[in-house]
Amino acid sequence: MIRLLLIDDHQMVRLGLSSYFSIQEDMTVVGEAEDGLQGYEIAIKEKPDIILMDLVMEVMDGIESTQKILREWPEAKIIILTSFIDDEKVFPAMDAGASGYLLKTSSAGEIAEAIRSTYNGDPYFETEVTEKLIEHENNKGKLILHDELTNREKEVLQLISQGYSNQEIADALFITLKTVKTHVSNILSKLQVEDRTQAAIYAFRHDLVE
Amino acid sequence: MIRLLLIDDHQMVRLGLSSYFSIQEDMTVVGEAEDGLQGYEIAIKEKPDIILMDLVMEVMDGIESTQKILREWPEAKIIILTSFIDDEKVFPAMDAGASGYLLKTSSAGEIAEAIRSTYNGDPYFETEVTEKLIEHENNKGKLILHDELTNREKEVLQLISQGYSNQEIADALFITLKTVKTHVSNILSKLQVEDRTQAAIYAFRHDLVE
DNA sequence: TTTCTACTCATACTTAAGACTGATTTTTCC
DNA sequence: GGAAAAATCAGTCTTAAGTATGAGTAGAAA
Repeated sequence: MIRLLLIDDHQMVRLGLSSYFSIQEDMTVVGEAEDGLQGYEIAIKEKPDIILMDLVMEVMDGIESTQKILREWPEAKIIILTSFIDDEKVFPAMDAGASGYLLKTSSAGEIAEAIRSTYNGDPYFETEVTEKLIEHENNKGKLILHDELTNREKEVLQLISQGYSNQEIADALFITLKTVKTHVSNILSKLQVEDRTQAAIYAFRHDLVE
Repeated sequence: MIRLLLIDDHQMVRLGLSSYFSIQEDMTVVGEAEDGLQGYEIAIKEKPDIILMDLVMEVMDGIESTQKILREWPEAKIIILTSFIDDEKVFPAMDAGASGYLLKTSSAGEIAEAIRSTYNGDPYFETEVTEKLIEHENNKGKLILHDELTNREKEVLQLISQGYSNQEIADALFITLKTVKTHVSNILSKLQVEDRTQAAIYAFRHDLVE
């Protein structure tokens, strides 16, 4: 019997899952939680075989909860069950040590299969997630332009992206205009752009602002 | 007996809802669909009392489906049941003619209440949605700076936001550098910013790019 | 018909931006 | 302790950016 813990802030999803598992002969739900903190507490107490974890939750999100559970109980098998696939979710979840990643658009059968597979020590990932991970791995070697920026240059880029002029930057950082110009030139060169506007656009497109 | 149609691409949510409604004596589920198009077809055929509609779906999303259903059957009562509240979802849904707006974090009881309320001709909206609608109404009068831009100026702003220099804009639009400068000056003045970088930032912050 | 707006182009002027070169000081790292 | 990187400042030079002002044309609206 596979003992399951459901952590999801949508009552309807928990209800759907538990009513589905209730007709599966080899599975039973031993706990439900509506946020990551509650989920963590039940996980430590109940030691379920598999934890189904949502990511977006109040109080404590799924990533943090996953980390917290695994820190205390490293053998835990946690399957992320969430709505969307985006880089900001998938990679942190993987880094946190999740054993699986499923989309909520998955059918009941797929979810059951993922649970059985993970229970038998076989991690289960959505095809799209696998592709993302491979792509991410391929990008590991590639250099990201703005990683080359020094701390000071990053500060200056921030101010450029907020519409500051060179003189305003100089005043804000208590340095001379000349120094700001040097920084700006270096930034443009490192980001391979031609002017401060393109630098600001780069910052926005790469989510470096604020 | 309130006859319900569930339209949601998450099987688990449909399962949760239908298993909850199965224990409600005054409700029954007469149909389920996993995308907006399917939902539309069933809606027209079954004419349910209340339609619970998700927004994010493949094939046809909830907004489009809502419009399509109401165009053909204006008396339909459609309650949006979705994960997030954001302006790009709430207002189009309201414009489409939804009779209610609920969050998936709502409890089963709240959902049932919303259904009964809507069934009795009383639209039901999540508190946060109501607040958004009021705020939106209050902003109706306020002028939005970039609404003042002419079509040509909007084109120029687009190119500025893509990092084009004035000369490049001139070449792209087959006009002289002088004319571009005129446009740029007018844009800066209308957006109340000081230079093209701030204009590009304005465009990014107001989601005008691409 | 006339008025108004959008779009176009031009001249002249001012200045901030950016490139290039070179230099000093501090910090970091081996 | 010494090499390397980061941060600072300066001088010079070129040009793109932006302002101000004026003006012509076409089309829409009144």
